[in-house]
Amino acid sequence: MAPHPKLSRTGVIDQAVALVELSGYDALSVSAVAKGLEVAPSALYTYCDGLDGLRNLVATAATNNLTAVVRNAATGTYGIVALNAMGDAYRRFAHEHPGQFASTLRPPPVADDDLGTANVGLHDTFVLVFAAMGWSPDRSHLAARSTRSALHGFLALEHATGTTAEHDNEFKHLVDALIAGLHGDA
Amino acid sequence: MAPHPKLSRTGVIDQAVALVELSGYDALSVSAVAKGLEVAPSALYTYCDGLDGLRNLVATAATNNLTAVVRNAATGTYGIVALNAMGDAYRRFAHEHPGQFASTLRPPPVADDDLGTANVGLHDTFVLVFAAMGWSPDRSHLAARSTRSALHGFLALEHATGTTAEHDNEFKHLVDALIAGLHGDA
DNA sequence: ACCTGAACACCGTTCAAGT
DNA sequence: ACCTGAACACCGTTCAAGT
Repeated sequence: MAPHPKLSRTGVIDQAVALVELSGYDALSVSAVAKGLEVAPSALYTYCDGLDGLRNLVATAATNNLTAVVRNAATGTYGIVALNAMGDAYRRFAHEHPGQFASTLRPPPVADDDLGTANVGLHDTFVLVFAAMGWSPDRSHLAARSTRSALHGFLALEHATGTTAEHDNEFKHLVDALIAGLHGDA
Repeated sequence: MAPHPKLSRTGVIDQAVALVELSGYDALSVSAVAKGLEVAPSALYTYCDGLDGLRNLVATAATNNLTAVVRNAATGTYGIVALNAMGDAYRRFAHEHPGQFASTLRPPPVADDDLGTANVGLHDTFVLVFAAMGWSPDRSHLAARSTRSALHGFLALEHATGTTAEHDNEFKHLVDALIAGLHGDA
């Protein structure tokens, strides 16, 4: 009777992300997602490869969401202004979506291609800004990797130790130092 | 008959770290540690507060181990040489002890004081280097936090995406840019 | 094709019972 | 005091059975 199946891949993803958003990354489980969708846990195995598959789906979605936010923050700007805006957007995403943030850079034993593609997408978002400054592809790549690393590390530290709003000075210091350092290296 | 109990706090810690060292952070469980110690899982509850307590113990031990390695790498040197040595030691620790590295900055819902103290110890190790350059306490603190953040972020990215040895250039670029940037900001 | 439900081998945690 | 073992409520995963 039903014109299409009860479940769908996107439905599973949405529910998984919503769960992580509400209850944190550690709450992600096959059972909890199934309960949210009002199906038996085993029903999910048609749409993802178990718990690891679920984690890949969430990590991929979260990385893509982060990329969108960071990219959007930079549109219409360039150079140092763009980098500061992207840094702020990155940090805001980590604060507002701690579950999604925690899902990134925590891949299952075998990460799928979609997650790899998502990471490339985020990386390229930074590369574009440096390339727009006239930097070589190689230098842009190095700068992009350094920037993502520094931003992620600061936010991971902030996330792990709890607090958020009191570290505005520290964050600004890191971003300023990084930008200055990237400019200086020839 | 037994002069002292079958278990001990340090014995539990050692077994937990050994497990993480051998099988990765995700293999850490009450059952696995108990099996390694040849006791019933419930016996561990005398020495730690369940799985979360186990995670705190491992994170604390790993952070202290990391601190020792980083501090040791810097002894006898100072300034840029010290910072490069500490960065290399940090990265080597992450590569050689991925399980321990993964345990850091991934605290249970309620982290205990020992883990906080361990994090302060690592932070202070960096602070000392900057203070030895004649930098103010405030500037040393900011520089230390930026440095730990950047190092951790790079290694988290490296750890998540798998490979290691091929990123020597990227790592050097980050450390160089960071050091240059930290020097430039007044 | 898609989902249910039983089955299995695991978890973490509590607690009465033993020594 | 310290550990065992039973008990409980959960997991993830597989698979036969239904529709």
